[in-house]
Amino acid sequence: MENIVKKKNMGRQKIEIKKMEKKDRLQVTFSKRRKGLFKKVEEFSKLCGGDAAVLVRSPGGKPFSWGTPSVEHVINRYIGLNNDDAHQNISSGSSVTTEINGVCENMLVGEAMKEKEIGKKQSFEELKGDELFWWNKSIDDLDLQQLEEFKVALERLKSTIMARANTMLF
Amino acid sequence: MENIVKKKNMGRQKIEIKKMEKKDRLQVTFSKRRKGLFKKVEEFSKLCGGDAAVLVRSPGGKPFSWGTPSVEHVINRYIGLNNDDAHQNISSGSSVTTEINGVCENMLVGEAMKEKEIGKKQSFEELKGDELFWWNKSIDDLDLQQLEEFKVALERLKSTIMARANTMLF
DNA sequence: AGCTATTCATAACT
DNA sequence: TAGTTATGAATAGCT
Repeated sequence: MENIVKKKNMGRQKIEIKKMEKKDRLQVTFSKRRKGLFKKVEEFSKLCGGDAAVLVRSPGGKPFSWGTPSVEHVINRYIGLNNDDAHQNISSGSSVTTEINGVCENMLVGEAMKEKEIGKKQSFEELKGDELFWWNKSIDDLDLQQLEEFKVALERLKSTIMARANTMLF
Repeated sequence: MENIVKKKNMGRQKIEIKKMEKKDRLQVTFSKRRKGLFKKVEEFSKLCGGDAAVLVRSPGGKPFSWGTPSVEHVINRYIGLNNDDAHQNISSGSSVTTEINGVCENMLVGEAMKEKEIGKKQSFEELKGDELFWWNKSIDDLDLQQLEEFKVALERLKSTIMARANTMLF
């Protein structure tokens, strides 16, 4: 009776945390760890009850992300938009923050529309960065109605910025 | 001889991934998991050699983040700014992307300055969201020179947007 | 794309 | 609040 059992493999091995040299290994590691990382973020957000997002790039430069309620939402909140309680420390003696935020809020009008397109999914995996914010979208795909809305949004953005710029002159 | 050894504790126990009910537990779990999560992202970025960022909020709503080379850099790249290769799939028949990006690139002039202030740190832990982008900063702290630069940046932003808006009229 | 031994993360406890 | 430990979870190397 053979009592020496040959191990099927070596199990997880300790590796040095540095840029992986072997390209094939890199792709596999990226996929595995990305999956684990996104899962960790999701667990984190559920356990701690808050919004959270993670943004990474594949070795090929392809952007991957996950966020709840959405990547954009988390980024917008983080930047300081659409989030009243984020401004509690702003000096009340200046109206800059409010005005500037007004500008930026104009930039967000496309989110609701895009989310409708994407559906209920909160994962934006494999969504190209270009598609994340409306002002990066090509107008080639827009019909006349959408083009008009795009123009109006830009006009509002322009107006707010002009008002701000004029204020700065005094 | 007592051969029954009392365990010092139960070790890690399986928990359900849902919003934690006990507030004291929540704070501890948040701290521990945030540490682990940020470490994972750091390892990920080092192994896979790319930029990466993670944004979360504490139960109290306080923003925490980590990113390399910086949170802003990753967000900017993700949004599609300062990243030429992010636009490889944009139709060459339209100049919208370039122009709109031109606008947004103007918004990034403050990053270098801020990084100088912060120093070599790549971790933006506990940085308020308000401070992440220059247009959210209060002008109260700016001297005349900085105020002038701020005005110029806003003027450039305005001009680019006006040009874009005019283009949309035809 | 799966398996498994092993390392790593962390829930409960101190 | 910080440190310990037993156990759950992630994953490196293999198939």
